[in-house]
Amino acid sequence: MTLAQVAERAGVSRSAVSFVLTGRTDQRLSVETTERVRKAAEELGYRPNMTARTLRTGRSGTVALVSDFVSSTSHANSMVRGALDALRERDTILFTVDTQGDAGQEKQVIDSLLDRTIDGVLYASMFTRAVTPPALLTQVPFVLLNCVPAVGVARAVVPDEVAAGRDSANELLRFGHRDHIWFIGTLPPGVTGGLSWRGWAPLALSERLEGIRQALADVGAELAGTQMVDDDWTTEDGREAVTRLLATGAHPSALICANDAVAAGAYQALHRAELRVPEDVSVVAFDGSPISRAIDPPLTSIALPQVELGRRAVELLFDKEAQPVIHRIAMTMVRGGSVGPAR
Amino acid sequence: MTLAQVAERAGVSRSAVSFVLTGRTDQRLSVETTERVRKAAEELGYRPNMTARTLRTGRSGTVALVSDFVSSTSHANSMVRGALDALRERDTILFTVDTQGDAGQEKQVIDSLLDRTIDGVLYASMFTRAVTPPALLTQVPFVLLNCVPAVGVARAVVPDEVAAGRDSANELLRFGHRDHIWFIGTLPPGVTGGLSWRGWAPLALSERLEGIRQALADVGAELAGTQMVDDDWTTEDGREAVTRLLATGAHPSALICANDAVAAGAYQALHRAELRVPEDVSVVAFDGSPISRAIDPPLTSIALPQVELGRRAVELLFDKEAQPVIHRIAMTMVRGGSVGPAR
DNA sequence: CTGAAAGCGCTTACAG
DNA sequence: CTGAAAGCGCTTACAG
Repeated sequence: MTLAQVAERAGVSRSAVSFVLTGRTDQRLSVETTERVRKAAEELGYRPNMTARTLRTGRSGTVALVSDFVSSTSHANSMVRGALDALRERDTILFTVDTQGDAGQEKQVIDSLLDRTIDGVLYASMFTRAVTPPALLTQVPFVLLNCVPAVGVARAVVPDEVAAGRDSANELLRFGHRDHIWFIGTLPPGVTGGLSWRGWAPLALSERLEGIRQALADVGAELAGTQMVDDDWTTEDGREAVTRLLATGAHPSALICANDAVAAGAYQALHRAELRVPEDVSVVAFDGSPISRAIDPPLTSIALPQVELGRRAVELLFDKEAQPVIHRIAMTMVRGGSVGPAR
Repeated sequence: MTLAQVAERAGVSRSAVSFVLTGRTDQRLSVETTERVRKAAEELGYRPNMTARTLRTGRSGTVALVSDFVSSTSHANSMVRGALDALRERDTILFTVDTQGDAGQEKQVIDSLLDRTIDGVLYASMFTRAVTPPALLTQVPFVLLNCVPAVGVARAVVPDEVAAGRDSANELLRFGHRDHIWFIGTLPPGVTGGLSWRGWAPLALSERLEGIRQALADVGAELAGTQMVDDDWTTEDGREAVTRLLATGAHPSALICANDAVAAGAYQALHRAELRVPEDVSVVAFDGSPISRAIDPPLTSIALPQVELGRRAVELLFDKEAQPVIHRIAMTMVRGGSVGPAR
């Protein structure tokens, strides 16, 4: 079913059909002709061949999401959901590729995408960090999703981690906690990103800590201390870190955990020490993952705005006026039962 | 950078370049010519335009994953990971679209994909169920991923849920449980799929139950009973179901939960009734999601083979000889500390 | 062994 | 207002 067949059926030239179907009005086709073309196209169930159109116009109605692990790991991939929603409104479809953080794979994948005439790229990271986008990317419009440029400027969308840090501390302050608040989940000196992603310094960590310190400083307080984890912010990490903390004789009134999995581990360590949440120790964390709903009591967690990140990134990609600046999306606190009054 | 430029630089015809670059040997080009073309292509950094090639050959090196929620929800999307791995080996890239289970969106999306000359489709479901693939799909090779055809036959890959059911029961039998094993997570009569997906009868439920019953029957036993949930196999569902069960005066020695989230809720209900896992009650579940690691003790859970499902689906898609049959992939038990000896 | 030519299905200046 | 023609970048029978 080609445009030529539609033209034949309508008794007009191929040009005329093309003009009608692409909505060009500068040719002032007669209403009657326009109608005849429309009718013929519909009767034949004609759909334009996008490959041919792309070859001719250089536009494909196709965007790619290039990420480290986003589409293959849990949770983070709600970004894909937001992106797909926004793309559907623009009649555009999405290539998805994960590079596992491997530069060689990344180059190969981007080459392969460029060969296919894509209209733009969302360059995404599983967690918030600074990245150096590959040089190839400059051949096409792109937006950084959940990451910021390590050097220079670029259009980027990230969660507002500093504000989230402030919110976490303010929630505890509101319940009367103040001088015995610990942060669980800093990284060992020289390690910036856990076992699986050494060197990928998560902005989430530094910015959340900064926000926490800001909020505490506002009331003349400071963190009682921070507790390191060895690994990747897992449940085991959280359990070990809090076990170690309690072994030092510390008496935390509240814990701010780097993420939900660490908080789940904190629950376990507290439980083993016969400390109750929230009666003895309050806990807040970040992520808003399914884990926050699966532990008892449900965790007060500041949720990553995954869907909104994906959506905004697409909007920026299509916005011709968009400046190369970093957009920060608010994180929302989802309250559970893990925060109670300070003793 | 086009093929014509390579031809000019090498001093040969465009045909010759095409033959060399596509690896056609039936033309018996001289070694010297072949070499000259290779060198010219490399020096110019030539990469073929896939759009032009697709227009000419009708093949695009592109596959689409069409699903309800797979790429936008947690956990299930590890299927994407498996698919991407297998596709990379075949130099093929992946379109991802989620239809939210809406037939209108699905039709629109498949039309849009067909317009782009895709080589095949993976038609996927978030959870294992029977589907009626849209008629449009027959225009292109396809494989059902995590679902089976409601009528007729098709190439399909699903987890071996019956075997998983048997494994769950056998694990409990091994620890001496027998006559007080309950299943948590059946659906109310007439409801087949929870609030969000009414009517999407999950095969997971019926097949896991069947496996459980088989294994128990093998030793002359049967389930003590089943407990319904109202909703979508959430933590709240599990908590309520087990609370209700205990209120009846039942004394389960072990629970088999429909999934990890339900098990997390079961833990909570048991804990509130001052019953310990596994000393008082053993628990096993299905999924192998991050939740199974976040609860205490870690849950013995039979993991969905997500990555393997995705990988196998791609292999079937590219296998010209593949018959329209259902392939079942083994689920693997990941042992936690939630199963102990029967009292 | 090589090269000129047709054609995949479109869009778009350009001439009428 | 309309139509013939060129061309996007390839592949591939076909003639030499």
